Amino acid sequence: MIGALIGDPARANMLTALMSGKALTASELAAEAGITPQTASSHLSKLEAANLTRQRKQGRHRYISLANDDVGGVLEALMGLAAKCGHVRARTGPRDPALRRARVCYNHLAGELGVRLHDSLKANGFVREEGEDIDLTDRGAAFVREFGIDLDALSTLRRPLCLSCLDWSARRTHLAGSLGTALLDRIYTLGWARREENSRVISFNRKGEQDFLKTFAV
Amino acid sequence: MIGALIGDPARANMLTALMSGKALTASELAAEAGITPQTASSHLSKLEAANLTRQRKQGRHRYISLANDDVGGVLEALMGLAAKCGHVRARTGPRDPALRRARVCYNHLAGELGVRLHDSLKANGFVREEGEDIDLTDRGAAFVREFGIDLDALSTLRRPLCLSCLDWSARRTHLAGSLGTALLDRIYTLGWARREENSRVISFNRKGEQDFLKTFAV
DNA sequence: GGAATGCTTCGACTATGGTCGAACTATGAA
DNA sequence: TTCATAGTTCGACCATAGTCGAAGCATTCC
Repeated sequence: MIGALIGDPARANMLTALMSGKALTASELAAEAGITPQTASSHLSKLEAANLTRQRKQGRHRYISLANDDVGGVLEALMGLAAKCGHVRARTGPRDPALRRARVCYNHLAGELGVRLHDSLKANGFVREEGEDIDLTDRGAAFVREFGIDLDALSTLRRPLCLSCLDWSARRTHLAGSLGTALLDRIYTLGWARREENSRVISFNRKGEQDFLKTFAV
Repeated sequence: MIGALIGDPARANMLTALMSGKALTASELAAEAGITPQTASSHLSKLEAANLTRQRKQGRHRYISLANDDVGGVLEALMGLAAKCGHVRARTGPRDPALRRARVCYNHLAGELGVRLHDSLKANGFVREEGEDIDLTDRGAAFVREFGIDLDALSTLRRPLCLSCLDWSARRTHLAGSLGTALLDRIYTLGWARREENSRVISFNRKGEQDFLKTFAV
């Protein structure tokens, strides 16, 4: 059963670290989980055997990342449930408010600003939401092209364009999928925000946040 | 961490069984998980402490259900990820079809027709249900008086007028309390049905069932 | 009243699996 | 070559917690 894999504290810590979307080495993950490399090695074999993670060997390094978006989504949902039930992991630091404001959820924007983006797209009729499915409208397609995204390139990917993802802190839906990733990349490119080192926090600078709020008005 | 709770095979089996949406007893869950009742009892305390499940004591039974939709959603996601086809065998209630159709529950009507009565009262705005509480509305009071029940006499009893009771076979709420008893008595008096000897079965005659279904329409 | 059922608590047993030390392989650098 | 780093495998240890038998409590049935 897959739950048992996620259940172990050490593995949970590693998976949480991988939620940043970055590929981490086995040693880094060991440090993150507070265990020795040999123990981590054992855990990583199991995670990989269950197809929760994927590895890429490069030289003498072994880079680990989550196997796919689904895994990230399930982990996010689990964290949300844990947060709601009051079983939040210890480790609540000063980063917490920033995390709530804007963070990376595997590869797309989450937190208050992530919800804001989703709501804005919906309010303006750029996406149509039906249950758990999200579809980009014609007007929405025009909008994202205008925003500077190569929509045709995204369409050729096998990955779904729009996916809904449940937010951990706000308990609201936000946008995942290849479009979600592309939007976040574009936000970096525009210089509105940057990733904090060793953290899931996304820091918007003053001007970037103003532009963001103006572009994605509700 | 919540993942550890879901991780254990026994608990996973129980939660899977509860995914049907029905409330199950502690013993049923023990059987479902293939463990003894005392082990199940221990697991259930933990699940409840973590707010994953909710219990409702009724008589000597303890009905367990998932705490909320979020829990179900996460479990669903996990199972989808595990690509595990959930063969959730729902073992529903009594084998005797007659018992399932209509029977006495202490002193009021239960079974499919009991659920029907409850649903009808609710659909017509005769009762208002809030959580586990049920209240008779003004229109409902008029209705039961019209049906031939001395409501004022019931009001003088110390016993609660309306109580919700969880159905044994259908696992749905139905009406208990002094009003539930009075309604069943009235059904006897009208000659719609009678108690079978040495059984909890209530036999409606053909005309009686027709009248019942017409009176308590949904 | 007594019998039967549903469930819990207690205590003891046991097995799974997480953990680390030590030794080993593999890649890269000097 | 020699050394250093990254990671693995092996073996042993041991704590956690899942398990059940026995006994007890609570409720309903007859």
